[in-house]
Amino acid sequence: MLRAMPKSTFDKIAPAKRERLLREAARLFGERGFAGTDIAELATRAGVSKGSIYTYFEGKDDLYLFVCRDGLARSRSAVYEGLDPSWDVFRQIDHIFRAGVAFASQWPEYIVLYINVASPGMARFAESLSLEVEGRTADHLKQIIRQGIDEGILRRGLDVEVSAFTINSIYITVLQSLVSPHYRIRLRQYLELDQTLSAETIGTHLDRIIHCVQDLLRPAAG
Amino acid sequence: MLRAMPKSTFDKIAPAKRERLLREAARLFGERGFAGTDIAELATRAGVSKGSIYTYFEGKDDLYLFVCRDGLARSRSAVYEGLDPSWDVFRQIDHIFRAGVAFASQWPEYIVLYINVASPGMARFAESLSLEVEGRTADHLKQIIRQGIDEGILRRGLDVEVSAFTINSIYITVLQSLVSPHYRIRLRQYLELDQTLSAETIGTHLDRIIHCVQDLLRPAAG
Amino acid sequence: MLRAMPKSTFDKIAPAKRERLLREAARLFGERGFAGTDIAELATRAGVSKGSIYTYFEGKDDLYLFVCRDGLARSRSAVYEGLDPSWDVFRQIDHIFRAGVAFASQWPEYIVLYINVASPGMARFAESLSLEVEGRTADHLKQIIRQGIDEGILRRGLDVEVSAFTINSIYITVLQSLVSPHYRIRLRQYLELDQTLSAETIGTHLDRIIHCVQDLLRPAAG
Amino acid sequence: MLRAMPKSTFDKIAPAKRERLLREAARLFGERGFAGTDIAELATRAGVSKGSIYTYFEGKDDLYLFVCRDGLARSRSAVYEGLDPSWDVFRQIDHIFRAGVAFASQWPEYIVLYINVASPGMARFAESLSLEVEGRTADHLKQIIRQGIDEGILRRGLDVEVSAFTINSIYITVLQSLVSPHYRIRLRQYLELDQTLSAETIGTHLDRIIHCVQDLLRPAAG
DNA sequence: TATGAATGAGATTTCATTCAT
DNA sequence: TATGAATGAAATCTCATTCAT
Repeated sequence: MLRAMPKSTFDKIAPAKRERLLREAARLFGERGFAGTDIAELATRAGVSKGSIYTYFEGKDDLYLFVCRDGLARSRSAVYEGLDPSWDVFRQIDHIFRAGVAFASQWPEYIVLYINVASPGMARFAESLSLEVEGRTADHLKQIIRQGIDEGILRRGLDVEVSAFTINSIYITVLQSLVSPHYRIRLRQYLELDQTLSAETIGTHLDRIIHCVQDLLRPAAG
Repeated sequence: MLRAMPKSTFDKIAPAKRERLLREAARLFGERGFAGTDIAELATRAGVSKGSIYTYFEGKDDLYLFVCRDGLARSRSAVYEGLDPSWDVFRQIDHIFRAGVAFASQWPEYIVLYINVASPGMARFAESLSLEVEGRTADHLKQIIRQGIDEGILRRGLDVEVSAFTINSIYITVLQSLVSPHYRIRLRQYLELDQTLSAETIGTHLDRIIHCVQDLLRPAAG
Repeated sequence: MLRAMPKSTFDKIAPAKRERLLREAARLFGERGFAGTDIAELATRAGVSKGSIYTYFEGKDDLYLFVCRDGLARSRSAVYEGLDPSWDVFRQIDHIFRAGVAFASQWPEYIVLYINVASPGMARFAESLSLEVEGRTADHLKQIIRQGIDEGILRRGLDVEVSAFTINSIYITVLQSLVSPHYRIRLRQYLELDQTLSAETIGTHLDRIIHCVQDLLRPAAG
Repeated sequence: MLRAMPKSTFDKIAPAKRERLLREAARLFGERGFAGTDIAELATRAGVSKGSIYTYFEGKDDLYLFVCRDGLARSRSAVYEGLDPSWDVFRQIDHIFRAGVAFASQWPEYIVLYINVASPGMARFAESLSLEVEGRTADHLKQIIRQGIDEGILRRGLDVEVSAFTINSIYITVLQSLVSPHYRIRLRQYLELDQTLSAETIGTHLDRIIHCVQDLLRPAAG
């Protein structure tokens, strides 16, 4: 049964120990996937015993679900906490992409978990996780687009829902490009980049991508 | 070792047997993921013996790689074979999205394999597969966009590479929405749909999405 | 090491706590067997901490042995305390069977412990427990049979030891029929009973069984 | 799920290998009980790999159930195959006890399994096994008793069902005395025997027990 | 004395792969 | 070439017991 909540024991342990376990779990689940992750190895890496993990969580499923939830909450706050609701659409979108990329660069494991959830064999986690993940982002995007239209800074007649979907699709794909070998190769091929993808390169190309997304919404084409 | 090619014996077996094995393999790898797929079950479903699979392929890795390659080739031809290069950008994009959705509806397992490849733990397959998958699509998209600009039917000053990347991101995300529980939930939340996602509903919404993609490129906003 | 006696601390705790622990232990060991009983679950059910159990007893073995001893003592006093040594054999046997059945109905867990002890894997407890359990009963049965023969109310030439053994075998089997699924099914098949085994049904059939046992000893067949 | 039947694979292996596995399984389950038996150790002792056991049986439950069934069938045929239905009750009972004791001496592990089944924690096996085990014996005993009454060689007015139950209780208890440490101690105490229980001793005492059982049924007390 | 978090040996079961037939 | 029984490494999870608080 998916409890999605650790046992009470987990709340009580030292924060550093807690954090280390969560980080290592996210890293391993990210690197190897759910099925490929070995609880024994996680225990070793996190500096706890196998048994302890089972005092914190009901089982592997429960742990995985918690780590995903935790990671998604971290990514959400990384993006939304620095966001000022009084900004206009363009600035908010700019912020979302930049904060997202910054988060993905610093904590790639959590973005990888997002890909994981969409993976086959993860169907049993999908319902539980997806609703809470996507709901807020979808609502926020649609809201700022509507506001932009009302303010006259966005194209009249814009399809709000589809535009939000589109922007988020690009957002997701960009973040995945930073953490998944497959998406990285894909990005390189589209943008005709050489092997390495340095921080500066990313910055430059991110400007282009954000610009393109904003053009999507602008009333008159540049 | 990734041979990426079946042993010669696989070429010699009856085409129906070959096809059945590939279909069932794609289905199982799709449903359960690479790690979750059991060769014994595949053998049973495909009506061959476990031993035979090992006479056709070097091992599970080799089989998986072949099935992915095969699936990606199928998806490519499903989309590009009916495409007339003399069509303008808009019609070509319209065709790509519709043919892609049609293919995903009929052979969802192959789209799922695409998600699989981007998954963590699949890194060792990524390099080998990604280059050939994405290369052609990227080149074709960039080419038609450039042509559209030259013909004056697309916005002047369009960022060709980024636009191609963007369109493909939307394309991928739409197809994933048809086959992955997570992406399906996400689509429902963005488009504010109820539970079911019937063929007709998809048709309607696909129109909106294609429209949005085309607007992205159009010189003057609708 | 089998100490067979709890640590001194166990004597000092509140009688209600003591009793509750013993009852729950008997119940669990009965339901699940020695190997199947989880000390953590016992602790929870008995309202004490796991640690406490280890301050009362040396370990699981020690606890088990004590619980068995305690249960066997309870069953012995339930049967023998109400027994008047001045009664004749027939009345004493009648009393033993009825008191035994009454005890088994009220405290089935203790009878189950008896079956447990005879079980394989319990060999290391057998010697220690069996001697004290069976010794007294055997001696008492043999004594009343001898007395009955002397008084001329039992068959002359009766094989005293074997008769005692026989009677006790029937006694044990009857009690087991009340508490073990297997023996219950067996009883139903011999007595041609339907599913349920109500208190009244048992009463009726108990009369028949006691009668049969007494006939075994009687000088002239009915 | 309790299949109670081995996978088809098990039927096909070499009889000697089959027999060795069944013998060792009965022995181990007997010595240690169900929970105490380690599949890995069984595999080693039986000279097969752990994996093979799982190709023969669904799991430990399935194996246990099969071994019990097999053992019960062996014990039944050991007793009933040499029995001539034209014999009178006394001779048939004599045969049953002697054949039972002979079987228990040669194949103690199978009698131990019988005790096992009655053990707590084995409830899930009880229904499935008990019916088939006890049904036949019960019917046969009742039938020969009825016949004896009709022939006038048994007491008129005998309680057929209870007598059959009684005789079987004694039978079971005698066999258990040969294989279970607890029942062995009990037997020694009732019959006032010293430590060892040699074949001859058993023979002598078996005579006494059979005699006692027969007296139970006889029309006039000896 | 009481607690319950921590431990890790050990149990069951799975499954990719081999190989004799 | 085809088969499927055999293998054993490896993975998840349990649980008696310890020990710091």
